[in-house]
Amino acid sequence: MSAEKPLFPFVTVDVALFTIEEQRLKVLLVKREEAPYAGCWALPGGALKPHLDGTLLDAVHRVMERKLSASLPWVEEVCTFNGANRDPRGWSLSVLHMALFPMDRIQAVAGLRVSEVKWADAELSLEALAFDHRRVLERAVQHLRNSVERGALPLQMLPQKFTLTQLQKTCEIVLGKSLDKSAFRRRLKELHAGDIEEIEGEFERGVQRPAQLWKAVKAMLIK
DNA sequence: CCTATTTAAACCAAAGTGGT
DNA sequence: ACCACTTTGGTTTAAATAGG
Repeated sequence: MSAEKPLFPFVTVDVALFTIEEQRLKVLLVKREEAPYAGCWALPGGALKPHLDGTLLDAVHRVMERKLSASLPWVEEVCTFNGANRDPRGWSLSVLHMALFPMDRIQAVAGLRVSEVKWADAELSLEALAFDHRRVLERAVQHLRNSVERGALPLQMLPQKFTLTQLQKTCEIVLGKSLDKSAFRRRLKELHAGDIEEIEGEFERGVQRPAQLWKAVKAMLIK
């Protein structure tokens, strides 16, 4: 038993950073170097430092700067996890954030040492994570899935230029089920007419009919 | 003739559309 | 929601042509 318990909870941010790699939804994990849970994989995160961070979002960006050589295109607050027992160090309040990262830039993860950072399968990795991160991650996946289910487009996971088939495939991977092409495109027209636009004269060429390339109109997009 | 090169038609995979 | 159709351009195959 420790001598004295802190009077206040400590506040942390946790980040579930998603991307698509090899047709699967991946999440960024880091290996903890210090106790508690030294050597365990965990979602990247860190304590809020009031003298450095004006807001929680500042803390998110500060924490992630060390892992990425690129800035996060998009971050969303998901929910909080709190309690006296979820962290052995004491009463903690952590704010889960979900972030998306472009699939064509996953090498921008600055794996200082490769053993420190990895893209793990967001759904299948049954390995134990530090703290209650298994549950936290599940919550993040569920949040992303719900958004896409409601019609949001995870454009931040796509390259700058993408085809509609790519976009649909990305949604399918997130949702874990296949979608109907016709219905998908109809919905795009109805819900996202102004959100994405064709890049005139630019096509993805392959062995098949060239596919129109599109781009996101705004930097940020999920609805 | 036989072979190399050009031209063309047939084929295929995926894009994109429309009907029920 | 489901499926079939049309469109498109690359790929493959085959035929036509030329050069020796």
